[in-house]
Amino acid sequence: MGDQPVIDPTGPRLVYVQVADHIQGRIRSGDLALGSRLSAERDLAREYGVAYDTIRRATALLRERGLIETVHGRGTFVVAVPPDNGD
Amino acid sequence: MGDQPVIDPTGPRLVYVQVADHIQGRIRSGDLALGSRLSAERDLAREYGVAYDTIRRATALLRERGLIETVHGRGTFVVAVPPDNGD
DNA sequence: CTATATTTGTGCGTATGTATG
DNA sequence: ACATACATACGCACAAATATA
Repeated sequence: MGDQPVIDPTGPRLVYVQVADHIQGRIRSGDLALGSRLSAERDLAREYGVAYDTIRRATALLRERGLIETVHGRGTFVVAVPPDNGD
Repeated sequence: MGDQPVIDPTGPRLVYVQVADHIQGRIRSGDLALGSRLSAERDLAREYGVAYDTIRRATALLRERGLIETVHGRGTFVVAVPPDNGD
């Protein structure tokens, strides 16, 4: 992921929305399977090259979309797969 | 260590880098021998007078430098000694 | 096998400072 | 003035892995 930056800070779309959409794409594609755990939030921040604050916003968005659930002390897990026309 | 503070929060160098460099110096000097275990992360935080988060950053840096390895539930161990001109 | 203690892993909330649009 | 975004730093709570009694 690091070689092909997925996030464009200069683009019109908000960075945290870009991150959320990208994670959603990984869930839809099966890269992040149902029930699997996402990387730790601080690790996601490093992987995407964004700030921790931005990851918090992105996961909050995915939680609102019902795709993930977060358990204090355990991590964040995929609980639903969006339909192909989910965007 | 407590009487002579090693860390300067007001200095130009980042706190977690100061901590990492100081631990690296202890490894280089033999104070922390090859294979030995570091203090628990939360104890290190107390000893250095910094936050746990800062210790996590410092150890992450030393892990990247290949000097230490961490095992969940066991601790953090010295796996390499930097050369004298390592800085 | 159960229970406890130790240690790391993770998340949650907050604060400060800088920079940009 | 305001929102977004980045980076660092602090403190706390809950969970998991490991070792030992």
